[in-house]
Amino acid sequence: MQNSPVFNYINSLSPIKPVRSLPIAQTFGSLSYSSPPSVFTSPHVSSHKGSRFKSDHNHVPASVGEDEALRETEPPQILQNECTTDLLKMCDGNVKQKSETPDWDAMISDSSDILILDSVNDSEASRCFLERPSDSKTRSLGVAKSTLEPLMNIDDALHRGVRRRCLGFEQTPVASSSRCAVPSIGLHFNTIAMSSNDNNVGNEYSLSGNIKVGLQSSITSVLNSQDNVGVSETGEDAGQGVEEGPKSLALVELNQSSPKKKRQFGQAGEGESSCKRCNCKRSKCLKLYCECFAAGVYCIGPCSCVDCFNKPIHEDTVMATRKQIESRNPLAFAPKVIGNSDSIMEVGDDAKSKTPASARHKRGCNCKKSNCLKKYCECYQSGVGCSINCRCEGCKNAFGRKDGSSFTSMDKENETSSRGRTEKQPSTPMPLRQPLAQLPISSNNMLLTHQHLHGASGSSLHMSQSFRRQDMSLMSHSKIEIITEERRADNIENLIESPMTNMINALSPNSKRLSLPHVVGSSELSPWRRNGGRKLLLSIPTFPSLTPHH
DNA sequence: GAGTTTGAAACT
DNA sequence: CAGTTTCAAACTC
Repeated sequence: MQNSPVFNYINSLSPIKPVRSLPIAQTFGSLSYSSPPSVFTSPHVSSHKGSRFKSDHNHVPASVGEDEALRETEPPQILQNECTTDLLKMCDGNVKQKSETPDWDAMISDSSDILILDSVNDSEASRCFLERPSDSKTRSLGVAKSTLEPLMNIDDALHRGVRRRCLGFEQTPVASSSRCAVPSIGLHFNTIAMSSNDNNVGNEYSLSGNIKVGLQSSITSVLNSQDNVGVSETGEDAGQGVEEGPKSLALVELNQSSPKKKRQFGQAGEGESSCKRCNCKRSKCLKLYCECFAAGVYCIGPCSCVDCFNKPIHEDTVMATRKQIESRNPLAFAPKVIGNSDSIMEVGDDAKSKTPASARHKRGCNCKKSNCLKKYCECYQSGVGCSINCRCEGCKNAFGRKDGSSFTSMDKENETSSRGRTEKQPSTPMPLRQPLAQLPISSNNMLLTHQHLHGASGSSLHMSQSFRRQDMSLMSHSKIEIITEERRADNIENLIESPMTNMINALSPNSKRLSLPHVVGSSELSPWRRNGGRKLLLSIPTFPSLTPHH
């Protein structure tokens, strides 16, 4: 099967390509978003790079290297008759493009990483899964089908389509996750915030919150893509060539590329601050100073930056810069906040009720004067408490103090209104949370990560993975249930993520990691997050397919 | 809107 | 690794 022409085509169609080709794509993710991934590199990821894509890395005779890679990963199922037709149509053009792309491999790997990272945001994964229009386009019908399927058979669906989609688009947002959206929390948040139309990250990730939504949208998009040109039309505005094909791609691109979208994105961002527009004057938006760049998204209309290079037009430059930065600090583009996705989401809403229990800033802050009570503080900005990783002075972080003192004014303040005193504080006292997050996440985490990355990067499992696995294992057993009981999950997660656990996992390579080779794939879904149930659902299935080898 | 403050990022 | 500089966001007025 794998050898079949169809298969090749399909592979060649990978979402990334389209994105890439499209100038418009806003998120780096699509482009490269390697960073986050790398950071969290799940074993999975590494494995990808290491084993799978590595070979291809530099040039990818796209079809060849990639195809193979894909084949490995992708289940034959993916090939769907439906898809084929469209694919074939598209193939000609796409394939060629693909081959052209220089960093294709990198991108792929990156994207994969992203996915992994995504773990950070399960939602993302889910989004990818659900939304990724481009992909859909590629496989149009097939995709549609897959999209729909998830509803019924998530696992299946995931295996099939998800992977690619994610690869192509996600970034991350991560990556950046973080920033764009809400400063705080990350992708999820972004998603939410931008859900509607933001471009940058927004569209792509927008699925976020509800699976339902996501599915619908995805479905819708698919449908539209097929049926309605109208929708996509916009996408096309770009006037790209891809266009023709199915519109689904267009959709994706649309969002990203079309100026319109951008604007929308901007709008959303503005109001909410969800996605930010930067105001860089001297960094050319090619440094982490730039929020957009840091978040893995291209600068768009709303940005007030000067001499901005963070645009699709300068994709190469952006990528190169990213690589450079990553080489310096593999975690540079990783989500700044690790831990509970939920928390993120919730922050916006009633965050309080659902506190990000374990969420913590990756590196911790270093505040001297703000007492961690202002947005200068990344922890505070992210809506998470300070942890032992922080070197802040006079910490009074409302979300949780470094010293572990429980909680926070913020909670109090906010809570007062919303929750009422109940759960949060008592239920999830900061002290507990902190430790959880701390160990694995930050400094330690980093160290581990690096080791893995650099050292055994290839296949070694990372902490993140460990987490995922854990989560996965739990989840895998009862996805639905989990979904249903998000919060419960929270508790569970706490347990799971408990420092002890994490440490163990992280430290003892042997233990679990080993067992889950494939899990890895699945695990990718949601590494650390305990997300809300739904996300988990989606996500879980979503990434499994990624697993390259096994 | 201009100026100041702040702390992360980058540089040495 | 520590100290310094640069940068842009956050904040203040």
